[in-house]
Amino acid sequence: MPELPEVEIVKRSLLKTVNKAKIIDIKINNKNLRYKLSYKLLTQIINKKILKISRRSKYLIFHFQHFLLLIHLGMTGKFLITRKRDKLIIKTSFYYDLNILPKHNHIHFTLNNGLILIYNDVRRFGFFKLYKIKEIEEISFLKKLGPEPLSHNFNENYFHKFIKNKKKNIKNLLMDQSFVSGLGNIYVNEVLFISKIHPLRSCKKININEIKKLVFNIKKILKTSISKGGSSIKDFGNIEGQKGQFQQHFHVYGKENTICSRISCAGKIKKISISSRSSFYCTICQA
DNA sequence: TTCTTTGTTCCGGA
DNA sequence: GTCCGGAACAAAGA
Repeated sequence: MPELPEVEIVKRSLLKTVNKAKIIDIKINNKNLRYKLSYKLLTQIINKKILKISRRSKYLIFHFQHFLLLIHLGMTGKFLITRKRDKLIIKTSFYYDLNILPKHNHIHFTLNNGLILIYNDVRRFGFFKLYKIKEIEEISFLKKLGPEPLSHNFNENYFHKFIKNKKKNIKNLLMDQSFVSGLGNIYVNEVLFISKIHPLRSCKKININEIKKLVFNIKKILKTSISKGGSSIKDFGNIEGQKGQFQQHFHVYGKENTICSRISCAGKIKKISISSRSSFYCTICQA
C-alpha cells in the first residue's frame, strides 16, 4: 500500500536507474488496469527520452518532450527492473515482499540503456495516463490535491483555517486528499496514535495544541519513513533481499488486540471501521 | 462463497 | 447548496 514515503522511494530509485533513458519499445501484457490502457496512445512515447521523474502526493510523473505520463500505484503496483536477456529480475525498485509473480507483470518498457522497466500489479488498481501537455498543473487528478504534507504550505495556520466549521472526524480529515495529499490509512492510524488522538474525534474538538502536534507528527513520520527507505521497506535494489519488513515499525496498524506499545500504558489496541476503512487505536492513550 | 485490502467517486440524508 | 459518511468499484488471495 504505497503512500507518500513509498512513492518517494520509488521515484528516487527510478531516478537512479531509468531517468534520462530513452524508451525503445513497449509491451503490454494486460491492459486492464484501473483504467484501460491504450497501446496506441502509449506508443507515442516510444523513442522519447525520460527527461525527468517527479512525484506529487502518491502520483509519479514521467516527463517527456510534449508528454507527461501520470502513474498511480494503487494498492499493489510496483516497478521491477531487469536487464535485457536476463530471465531473472535483478532489481526491484520497491516491494513489500518478494512474492512477485511474473503473471502480474503488465507492462514492459525496453530502454536504450539495456534495462527493462516492468510494471507489476497484483490487484491492478494502479493506472497509467498519458497527457499531451507540458505542465503538471493541467492534470485533473492533481488539481484537486491539497498541499504536500512536507511543504511549508502545510502548517498549523492552514490546518486551523481548514477545519473551521468542519464537522467530520479527524481520521477522515487526514484521509481527505484535498486537505493534505499523500497520507493513506496506515500513516493516518500511526499519526493519530503518536498524537494521542482518537480517530473518531470531531474536528471541532481538536485544540490548537493538538493541531501543532498533528502537523509536527505528520511531517516527522513521513520524513523518518523516507529516510528509512519507505517505512520498513529498505532493501529495494537487493536481489537476495530478506523479506520486506513492512509492518515492523508500526505501533497500531494491524495490531488488533495487542497491548499498547507505550511504556506504562496497558491499553489494548482496538480495531474499528471508519468510512469502511480499518482503524486501530489504543483504548487508553487515544482519548 | 465471503471477506479484506486501497483511493476515488457517487449518492442519500442532514 | 454544502457537507458528511457509507457504499460501490476495480481484482485477487485467503
